[in-house]
Amino acid sequence: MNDDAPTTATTPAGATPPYRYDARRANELEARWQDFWEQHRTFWTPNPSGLLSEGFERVADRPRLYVLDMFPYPSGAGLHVGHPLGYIGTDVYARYQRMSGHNVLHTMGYDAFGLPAEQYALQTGQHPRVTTDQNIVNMRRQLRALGLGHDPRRGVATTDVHYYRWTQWIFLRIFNAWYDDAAGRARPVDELVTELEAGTRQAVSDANPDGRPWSELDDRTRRLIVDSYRLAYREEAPVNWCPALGTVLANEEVTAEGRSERGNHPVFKRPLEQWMLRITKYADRLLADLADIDWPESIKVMQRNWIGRSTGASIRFPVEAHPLDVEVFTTRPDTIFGATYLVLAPEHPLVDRIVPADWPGAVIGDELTDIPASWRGVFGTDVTPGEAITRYRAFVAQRTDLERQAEGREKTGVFTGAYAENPATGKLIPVFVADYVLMGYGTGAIMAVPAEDQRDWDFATEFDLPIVRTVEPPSDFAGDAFTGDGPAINSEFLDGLHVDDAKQRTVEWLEETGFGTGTVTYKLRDWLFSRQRYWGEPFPIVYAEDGLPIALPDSMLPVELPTLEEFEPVVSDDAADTPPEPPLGRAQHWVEVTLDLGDGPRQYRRETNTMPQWAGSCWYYLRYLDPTNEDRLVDPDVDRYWMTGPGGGGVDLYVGGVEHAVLHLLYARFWHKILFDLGFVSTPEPFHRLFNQGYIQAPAFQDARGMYVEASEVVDRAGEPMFHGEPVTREFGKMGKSLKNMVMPDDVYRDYGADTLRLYEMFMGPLDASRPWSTNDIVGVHRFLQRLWRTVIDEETDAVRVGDRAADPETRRLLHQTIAAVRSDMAALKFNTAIARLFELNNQLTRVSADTGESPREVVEPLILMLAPLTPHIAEELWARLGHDASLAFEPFPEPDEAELTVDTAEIAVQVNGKTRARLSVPVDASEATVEAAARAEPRAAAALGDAPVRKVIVVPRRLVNFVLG
RNA sequence: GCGAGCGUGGCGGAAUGGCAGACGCGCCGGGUUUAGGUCCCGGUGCCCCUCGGGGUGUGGGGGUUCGACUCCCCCCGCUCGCACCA
Repeated sequence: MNDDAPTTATTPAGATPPYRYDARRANELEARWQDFWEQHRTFWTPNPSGLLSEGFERVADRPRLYVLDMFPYPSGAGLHVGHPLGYIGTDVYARYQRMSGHNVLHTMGYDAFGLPAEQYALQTGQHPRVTTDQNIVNMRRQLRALGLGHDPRRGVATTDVHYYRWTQWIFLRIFNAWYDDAAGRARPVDELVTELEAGTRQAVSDANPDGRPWSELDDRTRRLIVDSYRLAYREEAPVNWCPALGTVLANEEVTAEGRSERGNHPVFKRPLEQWMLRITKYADRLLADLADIDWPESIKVMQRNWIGRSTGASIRFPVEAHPLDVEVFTTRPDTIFGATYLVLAPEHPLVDRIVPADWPGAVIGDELTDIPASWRGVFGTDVTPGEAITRYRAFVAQRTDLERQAEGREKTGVFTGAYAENPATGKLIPVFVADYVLMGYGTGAIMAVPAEDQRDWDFATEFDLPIVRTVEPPSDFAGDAFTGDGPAINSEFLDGLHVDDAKQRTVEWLEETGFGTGTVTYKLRDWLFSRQRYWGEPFPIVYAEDGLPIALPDSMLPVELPTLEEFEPVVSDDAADTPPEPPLGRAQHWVEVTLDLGDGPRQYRRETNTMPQWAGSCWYYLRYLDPTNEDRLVDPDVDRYWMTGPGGGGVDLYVGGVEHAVLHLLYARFWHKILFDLGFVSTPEPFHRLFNQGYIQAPAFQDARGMYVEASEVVDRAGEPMFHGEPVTREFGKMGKSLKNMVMPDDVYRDYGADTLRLYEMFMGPLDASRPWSTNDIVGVHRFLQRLWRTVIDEETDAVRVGDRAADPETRRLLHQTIAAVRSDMAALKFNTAIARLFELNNQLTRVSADTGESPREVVEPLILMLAPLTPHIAEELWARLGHDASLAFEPFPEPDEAELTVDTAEIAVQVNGKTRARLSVPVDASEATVEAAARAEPRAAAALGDAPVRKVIVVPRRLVNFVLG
């Protein structure tokens, strides 16, 4: 021990003490400890069995914990300081739990397929394989420099052949599965075929319109029937075509403005044959199982809204003079007596079948008159109904979603010339086409009830259609459509019933009369799963001459992505009829292939689409569990060990950004449920607890033209931000390339070290809140680490200045209070308040060591251990300097001494009418009467009380006394 | 428009219905230093003050309560999500 007075300044003025903790020292010791952890395999986490099970016996009796981050895209720009916020948070939590006796799984992989990686490769003119590998190397370096305690053996990249082999394997399971509605789960297609062959299941399919028995069907029809059941299927449907990206996109990847989530390019609806995954079969389970998982309510709401379950009825309206019905979906079957017209979506297939050659008269109310001119549309008065519809469709097709919104939702439409019968009233009502009805929802047709729906009201007003109220509005109701509850009117057998009862009665009536049934409908659409891009997983699918898809056997996996020199997508600036053309189509030698699929070598043509970005991220958390398993996706024992847990199981803590609420998080749940149904995983949900970290924001600056300028080059001149001599305006926004406001971690490492960066990011505020980056504030936490260093090490001599002299009672009590508070804060991911407590404890040690010349070991060692999850490098270094020769990664986290936590006196507040007038120290076990008497006797309290009568006294033990005056 | 969340010092932020502003930045003062910086100590919501203290204060208004940043209602503002979903 160094017994010299530590505060003696031997350093000459103008020089920094030689052994101060500064950036240079931090960089040196951080690199050294990162090497140590790597060499000692400190964070290798053993599995209970299999190739990664070495050392499991040492942790077999510990509870296990799976902590997961949403893995990053290895983008070319590298990480900025906003990216690692969540990674640091999970690392602190994982290290804390490891020290608290858990066997913790924590690792990091790379989501390296997909558009961003390919776009970056295009920009740099290099092959995506090259840029992706470079970017992964760079990102590994940046993450390693943060000192994250990851098991390096498990960090898979989705672009590894050994990884995407299993992505393809899962696709084959999906392709070879169907959803058994009766059982409520997916089953292998083989079982479906068995049932069809045995006749225990009828072949219900568009491919078999007459319902002929299986035995009478030819092979092709049988295959079409089976294909129509598969969870992965090809279908021609209007899809989101983005010419600028050269590919189609899933609904989830298109913004409300009708533009691509990536790059903000225009997106057009085009009918194309594409791969779809039947996620709609899982709509109810995806909805219901949200109840069992511990996720932020906002994310659950977003998923619920996206799934969009509505209950109501489908109702058939017979078309006059045709053997046809228009089937509509409504959530308000009770309003059927007020349905005064029907509307079909412009693309509705029935439109062409019901349009007459000439305009009929108009039936309005009970009268027959000439139809109003507006019914013929605004495309000429001298057109037939067919022409009016054609022109209207052309008008709709060239309107973008943006234009539709800009026009204030003014209702447009055209009368089809056809009438249908309202089955409730028996009256004929006109059938319109209008684009306020969407083909993609419900049946693409509605019964319009203007009195109870504002959109229908607007349309009816525009086109002079009758409005019949069927719900009595309150007498003071002044609006148009009334959507609230009230007694039914003008509705015969429903009159007097309130909405819920009337709905139920109507559904009963519909089912009795055969005009309809109660139904449920969803906004969720099937998942468009193919992309016309190069950088993705190839489908394990080939085609023979008949054009029907054939699944490759597992033995032919992986289907490797061929190396293409010309991998650019075919892109275009407009929606002109450039068909999507997958780049893989250019790999002739790869596409045309001779295979023996059991009936001898034959020629096949490979599927040339690739899977979307999201495929690899749907299951990476499973591969982390068993990354080297060549025989299985994940060994069942290993899966059960890591995934079994509270509330149905799943990853114990999953941290990531909110932007994946309805993309990755919905898709991954869907895949996981298929794997669960088919028996490959043990839990119905993948992620038990989800936590959304906030974003790091930073000032961004715009010049006079509104262009963002490089924030790092903006200088402050007399409080005004200036860029190259020009004034600029400041705002705060999410850190990133587009706002030109990135702060790079490498710069922070250089100026302060990684521990300072970690500590700062955890100290800025709650992990789930967004907060602005402030380079000025970093010095606060850096100074703390310097003070901590000084608590242990003499800056002048580099000697340890920790002694075995007992701590004073006050310091010891503070230690144990700190331990208790830090433990609960760490467990609750409230790192900012835990850090504040550690600051206070170290500030106390600063005072103690100034007085006594040394720091008490009984306090210093627990302090270092408590800091270890937050700032592991400096903690390891100081721990070693204190004479320990093993890493502290597995040291038990300090436990509070309960005896030190119990206090015998408490400072209480004395209030008069709720206002604090005095403070008072009383024994904690004092009776209420004693406390009250002491409070009355306190001079300032007595003065405040005066002679006024006390009406009531409230005594809260250990907290306060409140006198309520009369 | 609908849904969710959030409004606390100059700034980031603390507060199981019980002493508002912990901790950090910044700022003010003092010590160390030739000086600046570093480091150490003290102060710092706002307004008064006879320096003892007093008043006031968590977006605004109301309510519940002995007591409200916290719970309830209305309004204002900001953020996010959805948006003609029948």
